[in-house]
Amino acid sequence: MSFGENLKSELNPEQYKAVTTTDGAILIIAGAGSGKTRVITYRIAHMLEKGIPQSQILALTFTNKAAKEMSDRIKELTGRKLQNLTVSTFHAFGVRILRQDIDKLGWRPNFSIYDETDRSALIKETGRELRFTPDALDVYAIGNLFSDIKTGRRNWNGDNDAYRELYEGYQEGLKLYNAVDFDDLIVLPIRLFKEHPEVLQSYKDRYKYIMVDEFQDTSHQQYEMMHLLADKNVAVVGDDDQSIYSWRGADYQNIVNFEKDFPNVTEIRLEQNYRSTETILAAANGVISHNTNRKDKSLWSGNGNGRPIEIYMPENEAAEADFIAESILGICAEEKRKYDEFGVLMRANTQSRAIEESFLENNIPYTISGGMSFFERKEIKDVISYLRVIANHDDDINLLRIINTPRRGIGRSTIEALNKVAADLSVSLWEAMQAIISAPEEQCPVTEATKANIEAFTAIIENNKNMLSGKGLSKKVHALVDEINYFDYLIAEYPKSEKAARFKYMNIESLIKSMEMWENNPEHEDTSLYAYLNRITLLSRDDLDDGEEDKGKVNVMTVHASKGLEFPVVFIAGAEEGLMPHMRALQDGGDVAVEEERRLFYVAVTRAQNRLIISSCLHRRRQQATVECEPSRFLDEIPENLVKYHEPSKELGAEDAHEMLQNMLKNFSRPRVPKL
DNA sequence: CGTCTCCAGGTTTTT
DNA sequence: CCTGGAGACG
Repeated sequence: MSFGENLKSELNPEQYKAVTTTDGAILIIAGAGSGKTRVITYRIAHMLEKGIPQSQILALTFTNKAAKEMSDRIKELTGRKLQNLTVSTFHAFGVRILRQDIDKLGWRPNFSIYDETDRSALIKETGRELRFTPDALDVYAIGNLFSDIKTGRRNWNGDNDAYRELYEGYQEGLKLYNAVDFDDLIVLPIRLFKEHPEVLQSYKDRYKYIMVDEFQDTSHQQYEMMHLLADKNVAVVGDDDQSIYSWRGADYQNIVNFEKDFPNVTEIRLEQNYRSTETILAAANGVISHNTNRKDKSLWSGNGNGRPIEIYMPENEAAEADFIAESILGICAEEKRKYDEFGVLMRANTQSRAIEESFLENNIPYTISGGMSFFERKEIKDVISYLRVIANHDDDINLLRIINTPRRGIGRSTIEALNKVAADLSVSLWEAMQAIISAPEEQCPVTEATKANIEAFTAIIENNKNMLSGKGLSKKVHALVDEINYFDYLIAEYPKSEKAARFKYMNIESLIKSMEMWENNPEHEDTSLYAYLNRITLLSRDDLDDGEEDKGKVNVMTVHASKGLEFPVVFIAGAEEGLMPHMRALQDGGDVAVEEERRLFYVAVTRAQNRLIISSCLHRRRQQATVECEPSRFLDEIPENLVKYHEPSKELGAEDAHEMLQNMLKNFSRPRVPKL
């Protein structure tokens, strides 16, 4: 049976219209659980069946996970190989554009992509050169400021003007090191399109059908990128009630812009919810109706009432965690459910600690997304830094990370000398090293011994340039790790714990293993070092742990990470004032911020299919002190008749605490093997 | 001049 | 636990 024979019977009338309206500008308002993914994938499959070439279709998403899921499902539906269909995240699409034409903007195509850690390092580095006093440098806040400036969310004014010079230095640094930051991946393609209309035209000639998922989370830049590319056939799918990324520049007002910018927009609303019980949906509607300034919609479901929403008020976060663990065990037995049918949602990653403790104690398998990701681990970053420098010698930030790791006698003063040469000649550190190596002895600013150390380092990089071409990347990386004796370095670094050193070495082996799997995957045609580096910088936390490994495990995650997912049973932990809504958000956001926090709570509630269990602690440890907590204001917004309160149960004895902690530490930060 | 040791602090959400 | 910085030591 081929796709499309029975479209009408497989879809409701609105869905059918959304799938079959392929021409013109279309705005699809898709409420939570209304079968959005189904509509998008059917829509593309339908276009392909109609004979539209794959190459003319561009689908933009926010996460790699969403992109992958989308193409997998289209493949399944159509039974075709997808060779020319572009399903990509905005950022990955930006990278593709830049690799092609960034030379027109003055970068070279082997540019590095800087993540937040690299950005902070560059800010610190630039600040040092410009002699900013260290305590005036809150690199975290300044990084955010720079991001806001670059994307037009903030302007220079009396308050932040002091950082203007630093910003310019930062930008010069990026260019000198042949690097771009995350914002550049959107901002630079726009610049390219505007300054070089012929480049834009080539993309417009190719892509005739554009689709954007999670449209409520587009930033102004992303919108502009889409607007520049889009001719007339453009479909955007979103839900203003689920806009939860405004702190990253998302603005659901883009929905309004869309209606203005594209004439004759066809608006389609998907309001039938296939996911949740009436009770859960009524609770969600009750909460979200407190927001002003939203597109009015009425979600309905034909799924029956189901159980009331359960609210429990445990003494503290340990009791909360035990309650969740025990409830899971109980429900598993009672309703014959498997562990992977549960989702435990929280506002902040720090909440996971208590929950993990209790799950370990109760032998409940779980996967956790969030916290430190695999690629943020020091040992992984070290290896990757080598690869980046091999790919782009001028990448000073990554070069500085590894120049003396493992120790090779290049310390502070040598680096200072290198910096001086680099500044005098206006070149990167790599060039400065070349200059020093070839300088005659009497003009050399460093001793012969130091010079030898520098040469030893550059030799490693030169010797591994064979990674840039040919096959067998993972083998070559393995050889590099051996060459630099990284394992010995780890042993020396962690003298107290050989176990820690071994653990870290195992992480590196996992990295190499995943690299091997990646290069052996026949779907990946380009297995060059460049392709690999592209791939991993844009991976996000939740792209890592998918697949078989997580089968049969309880899903613990932040509410942000849960968007787009659903679980038969959902726990929301920490529904307290100060956490949900979060006090940081309240401090610097006012009413607008409360509305976003409310949407976040709405997202959490609408993840649940059958049962929703919410807990709100009476006390919670915050940093060193235990503070008293009040239930979240959002709980009061759930219609009372839908709710059942639990009696508080007795607190668990404290004598197990020690053992619990030991258990936890033993299993703390297990390696998560990335799947590429 | 580089390395080792001791101490402080840990950021809401993340492409 | 884990990282980065300051200051002492070889």
